Amino acid sequence: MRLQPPLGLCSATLNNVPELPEVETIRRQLDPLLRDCSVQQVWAFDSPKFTSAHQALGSRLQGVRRRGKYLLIDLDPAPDPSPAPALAPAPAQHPDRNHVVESSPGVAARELIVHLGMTGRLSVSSTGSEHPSTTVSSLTSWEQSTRVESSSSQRHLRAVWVLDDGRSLFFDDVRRFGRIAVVAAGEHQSLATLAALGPEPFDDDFTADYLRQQINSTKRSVKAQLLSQRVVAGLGNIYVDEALWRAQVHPAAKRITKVQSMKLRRDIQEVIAVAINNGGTTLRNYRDAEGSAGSNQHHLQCYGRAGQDCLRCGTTLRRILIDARATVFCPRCQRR
DNA sequence: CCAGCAGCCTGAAAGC
DNA sequence: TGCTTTCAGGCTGCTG
Repeated sequence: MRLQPPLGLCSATLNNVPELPEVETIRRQLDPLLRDCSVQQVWAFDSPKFTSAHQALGSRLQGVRRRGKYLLIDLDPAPDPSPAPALAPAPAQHPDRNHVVESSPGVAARELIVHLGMTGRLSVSSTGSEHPSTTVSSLTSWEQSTRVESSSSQRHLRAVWVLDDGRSLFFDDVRRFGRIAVVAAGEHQSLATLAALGPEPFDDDFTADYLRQQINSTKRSVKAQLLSQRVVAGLGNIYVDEALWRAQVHPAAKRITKVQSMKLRRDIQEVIAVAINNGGTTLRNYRDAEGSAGSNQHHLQCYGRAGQDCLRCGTTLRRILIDARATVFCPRCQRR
């Protein structure tokens, strides 16, 4: 039997947010499920954060990509001969852009962008499911809000895309921190964080020299920098704490050495790779596209372990606030 | 331009 | 037991 820490020390209220490994897990599951499906009907929760979902109506879903914590679903015009009602003509603006979209005249390639926020979940109903969403007619009642509000499983539904084969893609999000947008392909200005996103952890240009230059070029802490998404894409509170613990860098440090930058880059990559292999981290909310929990929570060495012993030196891990974020670190291993 | 911070939002847990 | 307060967190937009 495993001994539990005193109640006051364990993080009983931890909510984990989908970060890069969780979003990548969902992407891998959704990609083969959605490819080449057309959107026949859309329902969206009445909020500016979600109503853009309607703009995917009539489009065909191509591959599901990921940038940082954002899911990008490529949209092509549906092959159906009748013109899709939601498709806008090619925008006349953006004459400065180099990449002219080579598509059928008058129709620009677009992307359906989904950010899961803190509690967002995407799932696909199986064919022939008795879920009310799988029939187009039932959407009418959803729009009247009666069924959406009636059951707990549908209470936090924010968008539904009904596909041409009878299945549906669902987005539910308890706390409404998620976001849906449809934009012209590659045009991300309306999503500031996405537009300014740094390199992916496994990109060639995410080098130790680049990392050190970025961290050392501002007055902000290394933790705040890594959370900003501008230095490297996809890290959130869990994996920043894990990577800094492994690299033995104090989260409040404002400068790192060359040796630290080499280790930190490598540890960011390892923490992310291990988490992806484990299907992400589930502390409370996170579920993948199949409704399953990840298993990486069993591999966390620092995050959520405040008050417990450091697995490296035995010192009691401390919890502090940095950038208004709960931060766990080892005061002995991670000296400033 | 940059850094810091309030606000968004809800449910669970702690506190009274 | 039941009510109130606190907390978690990614991102946006405002302020100094």
